[in-house]
Amino acid sequence: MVTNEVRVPKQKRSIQKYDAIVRAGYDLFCQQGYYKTNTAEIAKRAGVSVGVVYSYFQDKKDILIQVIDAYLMELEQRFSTVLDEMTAGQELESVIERFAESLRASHRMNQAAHDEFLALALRNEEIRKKFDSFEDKILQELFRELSKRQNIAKVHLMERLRLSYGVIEHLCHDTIWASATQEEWETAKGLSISMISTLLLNHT
Amino acid sequence: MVTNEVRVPKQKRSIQKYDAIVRAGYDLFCQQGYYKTNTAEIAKRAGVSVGVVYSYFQDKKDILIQVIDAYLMELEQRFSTVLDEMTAGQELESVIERFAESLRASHRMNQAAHDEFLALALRNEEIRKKFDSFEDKILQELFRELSKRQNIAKVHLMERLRLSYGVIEHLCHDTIWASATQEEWETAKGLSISMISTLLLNHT
Amino acid sequence: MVTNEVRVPKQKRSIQKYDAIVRAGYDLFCQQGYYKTNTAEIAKRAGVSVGVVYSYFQDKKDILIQVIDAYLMELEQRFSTVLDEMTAGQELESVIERFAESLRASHRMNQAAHDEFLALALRNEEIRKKFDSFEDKILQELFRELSKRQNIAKVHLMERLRLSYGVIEHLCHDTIWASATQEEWETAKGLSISMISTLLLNHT
Amino acid sequence: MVTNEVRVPKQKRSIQKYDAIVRAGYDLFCQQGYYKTNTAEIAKRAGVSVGVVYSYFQDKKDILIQVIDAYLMELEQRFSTVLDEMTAGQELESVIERFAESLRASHRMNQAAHDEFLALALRNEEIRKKFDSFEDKILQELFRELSKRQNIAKVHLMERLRLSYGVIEHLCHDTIWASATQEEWETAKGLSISMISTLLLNHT
DNA sequence: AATGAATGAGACTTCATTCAT
DNA sequence: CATGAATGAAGTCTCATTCAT
Repeated sequence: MVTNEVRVPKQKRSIQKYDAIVRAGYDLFCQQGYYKTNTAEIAKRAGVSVGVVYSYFQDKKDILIQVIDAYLMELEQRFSTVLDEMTAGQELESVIERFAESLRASHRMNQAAHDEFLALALRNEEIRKKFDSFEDKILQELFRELSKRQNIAKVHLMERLRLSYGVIEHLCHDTIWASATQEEWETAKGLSISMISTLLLNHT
Repeated sequence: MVTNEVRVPKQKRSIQKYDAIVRAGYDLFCQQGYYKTNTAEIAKRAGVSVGVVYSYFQDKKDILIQVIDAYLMELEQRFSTVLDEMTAGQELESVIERFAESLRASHRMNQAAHDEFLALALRNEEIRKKFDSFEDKILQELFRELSKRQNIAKVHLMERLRLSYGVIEHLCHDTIWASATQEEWETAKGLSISMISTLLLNHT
Repeated sequence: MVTNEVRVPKQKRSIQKYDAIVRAGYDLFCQQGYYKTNTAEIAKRAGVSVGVVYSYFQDKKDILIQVIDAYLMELEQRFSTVLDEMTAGQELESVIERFAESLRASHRMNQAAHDEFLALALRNEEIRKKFDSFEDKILQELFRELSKRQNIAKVHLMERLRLSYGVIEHLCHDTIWASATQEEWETAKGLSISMISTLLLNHT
Repeated sequence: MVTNEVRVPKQKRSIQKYDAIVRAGYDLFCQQGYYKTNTAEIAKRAGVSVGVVYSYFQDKKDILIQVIDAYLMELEQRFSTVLDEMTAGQELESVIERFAESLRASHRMNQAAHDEFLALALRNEEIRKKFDSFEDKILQELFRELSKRQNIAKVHLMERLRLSYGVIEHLCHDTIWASATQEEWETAKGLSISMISTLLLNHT
């Protein structure tokens, strides 16, 4: 039985190629979708031959998986930055706003990716798990951070966070989608933030 | 350019076939996705020959368009029912709950469809427009209905509604995606409803 | 999951195509071997498009299997004819000779096929079984026929037949392989026949 | 035409590598067949780089040729041993038996090789010649040895030997093939030996 | 001399679409 | 009008061979 050996890039030049392929895959999947992108295109755009692609990746789906990994890693980094900047005394509203702006910036670049990958997640356990565990991770970090604060509603906090995350996601998704004006964005953002504040704050 | 004549079904038997094809397409696209479904399969499931498929539909994408139309029409019907049942004096909370339950029922059946179609919408102006105008239609009906009420916040009402719709969508999507328990659903629903209430009600 | 449906040819024209493909496969496998023949060649030689090949056959190996089936069926027919002509009183020597001549005629046409298929049988359970059960069938028929006779050695008759079969096989193979002259063939045949006679006859 | 310089190994380390490659090729061709073995595998198994393989061998087929050479050389050695042990007074039956046992031992290890190579011989003059001259050599040695004896049939002795060789070959091939029991083997062997004795002995 | 990454032709297979019957 | 056999472009993947390092 032939074991499709996949080279693990270690040398600098190898890593460059590997990354170029992931990058090319990412770009093309966003532009045209997964199914309308063929391996030859990816190779060409990455500036390598088809053979090289298949020496680093098992098959086309494997490229997709790696692309999604890279995408989620980047997203995670963005959130981490926001979390790191969160200081103790900071107003909740401003935290939420920072998140919203950060996700919006990310989505602006990656709307296509996000939706395409999400749909693919539907048919693929492996991809779905990646998305799920990504959301969990983000929410848990937020949970840890916010549960320290006094004015936060502790009952069902995780559920509250999940909903909040959903609101922000939808906010970014929707306003980009509909190519909203700056004013519409501000309005929607303001409403969302106050909605989330109400949800997360302790009203005793 | 040759315009492939596509028959418009008028006779009873023709309509039956047309519908069977759309139905078959819908089922298969949900189960396997658009790209993994081939026209022969659709024809077989619809109980017709491939030739017949191509006499009613321009090409494979055309089937998809019609399938999405049918899907959105069904969805619209569900909402209409809820809107029709909305009486003047009904509590806002209970209206929202009815919507949430209705959408959830719909999503439970159609999660796959919804996500698949949404991703396809990304690459296709025509499909995207259908989704947009569907949401607009629903929101406008709601707007018309709710703006009559006294206790509703009139400022940015449309934006408020859009956000509310987003919250409910996300709620349903998330709880189905994550195959939540009944209890988790109830909690999330309760939180969402109170959040939306706050958003929509006039706090003077 | 897509079930590769393979059309079963029933109509006359379909059967013609099916047969043409098997014939083309047979010819090319003999000329160039299985691995050096590609599906496009087979299609071309059969006068059909590649698609047609894949509508009648699961994959390339499937063509091989059918080719072997056809080959063995033809071989069986040859032997049946000889068996049918075997009359009660016929001398054993002349029976053996008839078999040898028949197998030689067959090998002369099919030497390449025989050897190629035999080697493939080695790596493929399915093909091996076909060859084994073919030999069994032939030997059992012979067994049935010969065990009626009085002058035949009954002890280990099956083993004796198997060896005899081997001798004849090797005889044909060798004389064709080495492109022997008619005289060499006659000599070898004579020796083989007397050897087999000694093996099969009862020496009391 | 560019003649790819192929190094002829002379140094001790070079010879070791050369042999390792032939050995690896032999093993893999036996296990998987020639066409399912690729050069990278051979290199890996031999513990050398692909480049080294191509510095000792013109191409993949060249490896095959050398592997077959090695195989035949080994086979020849086995027979030589048997021939050397053949003393003047030894019974013919026991000589035959020694041969049969020796070939059987060899086949047990090399069935796969033998059949694979034989089939490849079909398409390749060079390989075919190797096999032919191998058989000739063996038979001639036997001829020289046996023609000294008195009780041996001298008429068509070479043809008789060739047939005998065939019987033994088939015996070994068949009983291995069918994974026969020891008892079956003994029976078949006994019958074969007596058949060959009859063929080779002078019955005046 | 040795390495093994890179190349790219070519193999197998699928399937949207057409069209003769 | 209906059928479904036929087409063949296009996609995925492999691997013998080369060559820069």
